Amino acid sequence: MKRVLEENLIYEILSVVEEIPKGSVATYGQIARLIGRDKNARLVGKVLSMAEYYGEYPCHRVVNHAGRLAPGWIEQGDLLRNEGIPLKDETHVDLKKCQWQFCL
DNA sequence: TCCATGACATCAA
DNA sequence: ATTGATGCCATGG
Repeated sequence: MKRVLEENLIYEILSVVEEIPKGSVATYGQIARLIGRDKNARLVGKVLSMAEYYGEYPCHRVVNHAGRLAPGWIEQGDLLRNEGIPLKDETHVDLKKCQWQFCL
């Protein structure tokens, strides 16, 4: 059923989001790639927009490829600073320093 | 099935 | 940095 497929996406996405270490940020494309759907970055965003509805996830650690935070969500900047992530602007993080790296 | 939308990604100016 | 165009794909009407 359609419903099941939808929940699968949500489950995979949220699983990855939950794995983002504190002090790091990930991009939508990055997450999409991790769940095997590198073309579905938009879906990631859609799910995260409802992430609070599904549970408590560090959705504030997810930004777009330019490091820009979610439009219309000003608090995200404060949350990130609270995590110790340096912000370039009120709406941008420093991906150079804080992007989530699995391999090092 | 077609059309519009979206917390996106890439590339070209 | 900003704008425009293109791709990509699930979702909803």
